[in-house]
Order: sequence, then C-alpha cells, then structure tokens
Amino acid sequence: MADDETPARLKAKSTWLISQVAARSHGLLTERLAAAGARGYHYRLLAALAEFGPSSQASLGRRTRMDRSDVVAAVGELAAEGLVERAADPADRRRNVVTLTPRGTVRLERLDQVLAAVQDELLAPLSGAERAELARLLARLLDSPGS
Amino acid sequence: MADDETPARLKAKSTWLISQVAARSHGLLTERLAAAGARGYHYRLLAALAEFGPSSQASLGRRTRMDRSDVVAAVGELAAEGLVERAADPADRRRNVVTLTPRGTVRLERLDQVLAAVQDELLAPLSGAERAELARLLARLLDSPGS
DNA sequence: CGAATCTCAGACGGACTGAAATGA
DNA sequence: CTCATTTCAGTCAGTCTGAGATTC
Repeated sequence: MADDETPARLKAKSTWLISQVAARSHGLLTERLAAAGARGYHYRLLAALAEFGPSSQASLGRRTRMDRSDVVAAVGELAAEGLVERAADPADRRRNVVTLTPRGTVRLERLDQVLAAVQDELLAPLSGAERAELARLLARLLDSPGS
Repeated sequence: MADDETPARLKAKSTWLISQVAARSHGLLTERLAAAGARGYHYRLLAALAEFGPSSQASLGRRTRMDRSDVVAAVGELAAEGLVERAADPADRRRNVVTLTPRGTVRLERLDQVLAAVQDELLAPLSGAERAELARLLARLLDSPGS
C-alpha cells in the first residue's frame, strides 16, 4: 500500500530530522552498550572521571548533564563492578568523592571502541569531510545561549 | 567552581552532539506547542491528514512513526476538539477513517507558524546556507538502510 | 541562618507489548 | 485459517521532583 511515506511538512523540519536521527542514534548506542554490559550513563561518568580526576557526585552530574538522583544510582552500579570507588571526602563531609579504579580505566578504553564503532555505523552514509561539517554545525547550535 | 565543562570524549562524539541538540529541540517544541494548546503528536497527525487525505489510524501511525496505541489516544484528543472526525469505513469495517475538518485545517495553519518559529529559534546560530547543509546531512543519515 | 550535597521514594510522560474483538 | 485493524490495559526505561538528613 506504500502508506509509510513521511509527510512533506515533517520532512522539511529540522526538528523532525533531528528527532529521527536522535532516535536512531540512541537506539544504536543503547543496543551496543548493552551488548558490552554497560549503559550510556556509565560511559558518561567514566569519561568525566578519566578527564577531570576524582570528583563529587554533584560535579559529575553537572559535567555529564545527569540528574542528581541518576548519578547516585549509576555510581552505585559502577562501584558494584569495582570500576569506581566511592569514599567520604575528609575535607568536606557532605561530599562523596568518586575515583576511577584501574579496572574502570580498562573498561573505559573498551567502551571507547564500542562508541567509535557506533559513530561509524551511524555516520556511514557521510564522507569524512561531511562528518566533520555535521559535527561542527551541531556544536554551533549547542554554543548558543539557552542550552 | 566551573565544574560544568563537558568531557572532551563526549564533545567529540556525534551521538552526544545529536542527543544534546535533540533534547533542546524537543524541549523547545513541546514548550511552544503547549503554549498553543497542542502536542507534537497532534501536529504530526494533522500534517499527514492534510497531505494524504482521509486515512485509517494504522496508516497514520506508519506515516508519522507513531505507535498504534498512541494514534488512538491522539486522534481521540483531536476529535474532542473537533479538529478531525473519526468514522467507520463502510468499505472495510475494521477501519476507522479519520478526516480533517475545516477547523482542523485552520489549526494546522496556526501550528505551522509555531513550528516555523521553533525552527528559527533552534537554528538561530546558523546562516541560511548552513541550515540547508545541516538538513541535507541529517536527511542523508535517514535515507540509509536500517532507519 | 542560607546553601550545597547525598539519598531515597515516587511521579511523570513517551514509547512500547499483549491480548481481545472485529472483520477482510 | 490467516492477517490487518482498533482498542485497552499494562509495562518499561529515562528523566525529574520532593523531602529529609547532613554538613559547610
């Protein structure tokens, strides 16, 4: 019946294109990370810890754009796997300082490969120059006020 | 403390950029449509009906990428406002044929203006040529197999 | 005192699944 | 019998809010 054609009004909207690409991107990411026994939140936290060193949970939340209560849960999951350690901060006893363990570093490196493969699969239709251009344009949208 | 900087590993990933832009896009869209008394689902359905004419709910779901049960609910909301009419199809009594009313057409035109303003706000940092290039690249990603 | 942090419990809308009823 | 359609009920993961306890 071929009644799966997208209305022109939608195809012409950037908001539509972005939401469709994001759905595909998110699905791919979730699937590949699950196959590696991880979630998106785990990668975000490990990446922040590797780059900025030991951090409070509140700081991790701001850097990875995660909600405070989701940080609590995800750090708990990572700690249960021995990928991070959670300890009270002696200098400020309101804080828990979260630290990356050697096993966590190894895991992050493995997830880096998973993530690289996902980028490649998602962006397969584009040339190298086009991929760079897309990234540049998207980054410009995020630099604007209000995001 | 300036601890809201995004980790370089994330900033460099297209999947991250897309998810962040999509979050902003979705938030803006939901907010502006709510101010006009509508939801994203409503616009999608009205657009499909305007372009393809009276349709079954199953067909609407395929064209707008909505789940069958969400179509039922959203068509019910539009019918309650008198923007569409739902009637049994005499030719195939399994089907409900959904038809756009004159009031529905007026509403769609008003929402078109809301949507145009949202595109403009979202893409404000880009020039006209850049907006076209972004749309072109995103559309290429969707034409690929598996989406 | 006000402000920040951590934690838990629950809410909340979006997307989906299962199953039943109807009929081609 | 098989398949498509409509509908409802319920699930499910992701995200966020509220509240309380603690500490600065």
